[in-house]
Amino acid sequence: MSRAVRKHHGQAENEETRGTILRVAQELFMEYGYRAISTRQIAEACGLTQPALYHHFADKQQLYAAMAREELAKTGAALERIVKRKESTDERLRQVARYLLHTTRHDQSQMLHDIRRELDEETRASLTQAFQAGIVQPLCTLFKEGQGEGFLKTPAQGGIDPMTSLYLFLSMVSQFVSNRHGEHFAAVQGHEISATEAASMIVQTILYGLAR
Amino acid sequence: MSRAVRKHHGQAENEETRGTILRVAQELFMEYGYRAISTRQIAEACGLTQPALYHHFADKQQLYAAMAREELAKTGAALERIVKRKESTDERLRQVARYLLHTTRHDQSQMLHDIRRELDEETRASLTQAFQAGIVQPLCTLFKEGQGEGFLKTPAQGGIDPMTSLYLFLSMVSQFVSNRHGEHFAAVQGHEISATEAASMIVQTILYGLAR
DNA sequence: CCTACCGATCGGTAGG
DNA sequence: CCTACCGATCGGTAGG
Repeated sequence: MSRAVRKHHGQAENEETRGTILRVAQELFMEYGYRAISTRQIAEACGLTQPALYHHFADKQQLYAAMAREELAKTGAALERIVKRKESTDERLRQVARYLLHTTRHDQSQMLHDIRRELDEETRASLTQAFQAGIVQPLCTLFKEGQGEGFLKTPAQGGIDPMTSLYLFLSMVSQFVSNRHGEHFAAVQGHEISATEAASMIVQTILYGLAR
Repeated sequence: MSRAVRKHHGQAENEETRGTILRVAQELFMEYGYRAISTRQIAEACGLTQPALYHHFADKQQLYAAMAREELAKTGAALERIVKRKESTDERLRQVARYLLHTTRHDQSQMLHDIRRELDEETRASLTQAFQAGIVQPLCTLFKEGQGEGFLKTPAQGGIDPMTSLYLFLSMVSQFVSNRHGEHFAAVQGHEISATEAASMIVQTILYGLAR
């Protein structure tokens, strides 16, 4: 019985350490990128030695992949929740933008860069699929619905296809994220705005444009 | 005389080698980023040994900085030429987008990432200024003119300030660049479009939006 | 989960 | 412009 308790306790600690590593890896990898962060930096921030990481993950790439999958799943769940709501397309777009702006302390485009350029074929394929499922699919649904309702222009009406629309939308969001200072975003020089205001600017611009 | 000729010859060769290094560094750094490219890779692609680079540039960072300055000056000259033309704002915007799409084989955002995260304070400040002068200033003029003419909405009219406008515009261009395959750009799945078509899509979207 | 250590590669220097 | 080499750091392994 004492053995069983101790064993159970050991497993819980194991799980906890694994969770700590993932959390720390997420903060560092997302902020600085795959290549810029060493396994020793991650270990130190966890209060571990570097070889201890290899008890929990096969190698650096697998650690990155596990972190990215968790992150994408979390974002994906949130986006699906928003997209399912019974509100207007532009309101849901604003909510998506606001969510991405103040939860992802990282840049979406940094993760895409790492997936495309730093990982081997197999891991890349797996994470590309997770990105499609978590981010692209919910947003694609939203833009398709908008076109179906007649709120957004279809390509035949001089608009653009849902897939390209969503990537342009994401790139605008990333632009604000990479110019963020703390909790606020740079707008005009010297003037800072909140995530909610930034989300409104992005959605206003992509929906109605800059022209009069 | 023979000495003078030889000396002159030697200097010319020196300049040529320096030019080769800059050209090779531009292709590699712009495609893969500062950190991903080693000084040995650059030297090898030039047909040199790695220590030979240090005859032409003080260190890796200075090599990157020289390359980036040249690149920004070239882009800046082109953008200024376009902005000065006596054509409509939207036509000039299209020309700017087309120029950026098919001359820069790299991502503008990759250079910004390197400037912000891989270089020390002094180099970063210098290149940030070069970026402002070469890219931001000409585009800011264009957007300001558009607002002055009444073609673009001013912030008071529900539009956004020229500086934010230009960054959003650049992020849309970068989005297409990072999804480029060879000479063409991904649009709808399986359908590829030219730089000219991509430029039109970007400008159409940022000016008039996706809504009907 | 640790100590100790590996081979590879990095940016950069010495000396000619 | 080369050969030879430096110290630092990388991802990862051995062995307990």
